[in-house]
Order: sequence, then C-alpha cells, then structure tokens
Amino acid sequence: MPKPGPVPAASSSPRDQDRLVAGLVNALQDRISTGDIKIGSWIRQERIAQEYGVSRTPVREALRQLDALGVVEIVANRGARVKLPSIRDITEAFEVRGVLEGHAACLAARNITQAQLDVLRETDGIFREAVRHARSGGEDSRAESRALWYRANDAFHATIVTACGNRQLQLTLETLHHRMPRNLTWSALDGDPRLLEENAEEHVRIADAIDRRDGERARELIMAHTQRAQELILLRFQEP
Amino acid sequence: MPKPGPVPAASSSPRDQDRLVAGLVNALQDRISTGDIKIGSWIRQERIAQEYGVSRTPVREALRQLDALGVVEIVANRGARVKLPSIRDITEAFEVRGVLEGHAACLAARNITQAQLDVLRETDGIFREAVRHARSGGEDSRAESRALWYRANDAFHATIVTACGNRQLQLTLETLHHRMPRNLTWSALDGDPRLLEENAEEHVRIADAIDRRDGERARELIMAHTQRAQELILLRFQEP
DNA sequence: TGCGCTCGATTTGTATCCAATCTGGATTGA
DNA sequence: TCAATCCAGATTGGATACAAATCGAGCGCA
Repeated sequence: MPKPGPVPAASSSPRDQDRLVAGLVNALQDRISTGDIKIGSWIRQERIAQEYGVSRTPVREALRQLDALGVVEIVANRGARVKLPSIRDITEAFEVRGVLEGHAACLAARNITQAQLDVLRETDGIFREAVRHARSGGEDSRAESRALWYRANDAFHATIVTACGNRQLQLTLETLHHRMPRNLTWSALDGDPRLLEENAEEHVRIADAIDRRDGERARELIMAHTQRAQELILLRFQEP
Repeated sequence: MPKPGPVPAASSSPRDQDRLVAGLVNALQDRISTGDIKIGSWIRQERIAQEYGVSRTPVREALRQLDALGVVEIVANRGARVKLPSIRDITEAFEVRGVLEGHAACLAARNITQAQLDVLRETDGIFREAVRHARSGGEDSRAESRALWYRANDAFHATIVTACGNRQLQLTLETLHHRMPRNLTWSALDGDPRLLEENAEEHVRIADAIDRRDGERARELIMAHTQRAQELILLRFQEP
C-alpha cells in the first residue's frame, strides 16, 4: 500500500536525505493517483509531516512542486487541495494527449527497437488476461483485471513515448498525465468486458502499424484511441 | 528594469503577501528569460532573499516551483542552477512546440473571434516596423527592433493559442516555453533584416490561412514556421 | 428561528537557528 | 613538483518558533 512510512527505504542509496522532498512528491502523487488521498480534499501539512516523520518545511516544498505540476492547488492561507479537474479540463487534456501521443507513435514507427516492439507485443497477452478475468466476474477477478490492465496500459504507452526518442515530448506527456486522476480511463472500462476487449484490440492495431513502420497510420489510430477513451469517460460521467 | 525591489508593488491588490512566493517565481522567471540572471549560473538563496527583503524560506519554495517547471535544476546540497538546455533539448522542444502550436492554429481557424483576428492583423504592422528599424542599423534602432519584434511575436502566438480555446493546450505550451531561454529565436534573427522580413511574411501567411478558416493549412504553415526558427537557431549555434 | 458577531483552536506563512555538506585553497609528505 | 589531505568559509537542508490568517462553535440580539 502507499501508506506513510519513512519516505524512501531510509538506507542503501548513496544519498538519502537528498531526495527527501522528491520522495515526498512521489509518495503524495502516488497516494493521490491511487485515490488514497481523495480528489478535492485538503492536504494538511502537519499531518503529512507527522506521517512521514519530518517537519513541515520539506512538506511545504513538496506541495509547491505539486502545485507547479498542476496536481494540487495552493490557496493562500488555506493550504493545498487536490485539484478537481472539470469536464472541460478532461476533454481538453485528452485532446492534447491525443495529438502528442499521436506524434510520439509516428516518431516511434521510425525509431523503435526490436526489444521495444517485443514489449509492445507482450502487453497484448496481459490485456487478454485482463479481459479473461473481467469476464469471470468475481470481486477478486475484478481487482486482478484492473491490476493487469494498468500494468499493460502503462507499459504500452510508456514504451511508445520512450521509443519516439523525444525526451521533451515524453516530459510534456508525463506532466499532462499527472494532472488527471489516474484511474479515469479504467473507470470507464471497468464492468464491461466488451469495452475492455475493444480496448485491447485498439492496442494491437496500433502496435501493428508501428511494426509496419506506418507512422501516419499509427498516429491516426492512437488519436482515435484516446478520442474513444475520452468519449467513454464522458459517458460514464453523465449516467452512472 | 526587472531589478530587485519589493516583489509586487507591495500595495493596492487586496492580498499581497499571499503571492509572495508566486511573485518571486515570476520575478525570477523574468530575470532569467531576459538574461538578467544568466543561463547556467547558480542562484544563491541568501542573495535573492536579501534583494527582495525576505527570508530564505519563500525563496526556497519559489526555487522548488521553478525546478518543477523545468526552468531551474536543484542539485542536492549545492543549490539551484538555471538550466542550460542542450542542443538536443532545443531541437526536441521546438518539435513539440510545432506540433502543439500547429494544432492550436488548426483549432483557432474554427474558433477565432473577429477581435482576435484584428489583433493578429495588427501585429503585422509591428513586425514591419521592426524590419524598418533593423535596416537602419544603429545600436538604438537595433534595441528598438528587438522590442517591437518581441511585442509582435508574443502577441501573435499568444493570440492564436488563446483563440484555439483549449486551455490545457495553452498551459502545456506555456510551460514548454518557459523551459527555453526566451531570446533564442530573436538571437537567430538578429542582425539580418532579410531573415526578419521572411519571418514577418511567415506570420502574415499564417494569419491569412486562419482568416480563410483553412485549419489544415494553418497547421502546416505554423509547423514550417517553427521548423524554420529551429533551423536558424541551430545554424547560429554552430558558426558565430 | 435566524442572522451576525466574537473568540479560541487550527492551520498556514515567514523568519531564525543549527547541523550537514560542499568548495577551494593551504598544507603536508613523498 | 605533484598529489592527497585537511580545514575554514560559504551554502544548503531541515527543524523549530512565532506571527498572521482562517474556520467554526457558541453567544447575543432582533
């Protein structure tokens, strides 16, 4: 669990306290994206400080950093609150993501290595496994399905963005990512194995296009892919 | 100029110390982009604190924020240094910028208002004025030319990005911008009125395409525009 | 009842203090 | 002469102290 505990493992690595603030940033970002710290809730400096056994100073610096990243919002004399993205924010962010990931896929079609292609192919097996678990209905299967899908999805997109070779593009996409609650897409897929299967097939087609070195096709497919995800999320927002 | 002095105007605005850190972030960012604080130089907390009449605490938080924005790099126990982007960073950032501004222009062709179009048209006069000053050679004219071009260029790109209507896109482009030294493009244009004139004409053609509501053409043109800027900058880096 | 006010508890914002770390130059030893 | 070492000053990192602001409960008053 992303529970408190001393920030890093407080040992091993050459310098440890160097990354105190960085560790806090990661820890908080994790707890936010997993929902452990809820969207819209206030983050009390003293509380975080005690949980991690540090003073408020590094906590404040971590919060400033999260503010700059757009993950939280600092209100003067009130504190930091986890940002609640509006429908508009989500729609717009997905559009930008589509454009950027599309371009990344286009570049990846030129620059990808065989090893990276293999990773892309391997994710397909994991996606199928996730679909299988989703079909078998139980509560445990559902959690399992979720974990598998996360793993495959993260690996898939990370691989493409890395393979494109443009680190600035990678950076930009990462910050865009962090601004959105992480489980958005999953929440739209969860509960309907058909959607999950459709999603898996979209991934295969994208990998195919990259494999064929057809950059423009890969771009189109990935843009349609994010467009689709965006539509599903909006649907889920309107009628649950 | 962007010299020290109490951070904001220390008056008027309802709350002032609220934005102490925010004010520092802006002030420092300004001083960095104008070159007042040099690229690659260290930023001493104590020095900044004294210049603005505050303690090191808010300065440190401002630096954390600049670190998160990618403007500055914090090295453990050494301090903050203004990031020196590598050639690769610049090339990659311009590529991303091209993709994003291209998309912004495409959207702007659909959503732009008449008032915004007027602003776009007005910039042309300013660009021409800048060219005129550049031709007349003197040292003062050169500074004047620079100031005019900055004004026109900022207004032009800001208008398009605003007109596109996607705030996440705007945000993303802004952070990308802040990571690069602001005078990069100008330094490539400076000293050659022909390049400056060519640059002005590129802007006109982009405005034309948006005016005709030809989004795809606007995208192509703006991508070519940033591509051209990037090439000029690389040239300037290699043989001065 | 309902509205506005005051006051105490909580929380944030800034300054200050001390320890840990780094830099650069002087010193020492081969 | 040169390299390794060590020390002093400078600088950062984190904790603590204190001031300013906010929130909310309880009170008074119409």
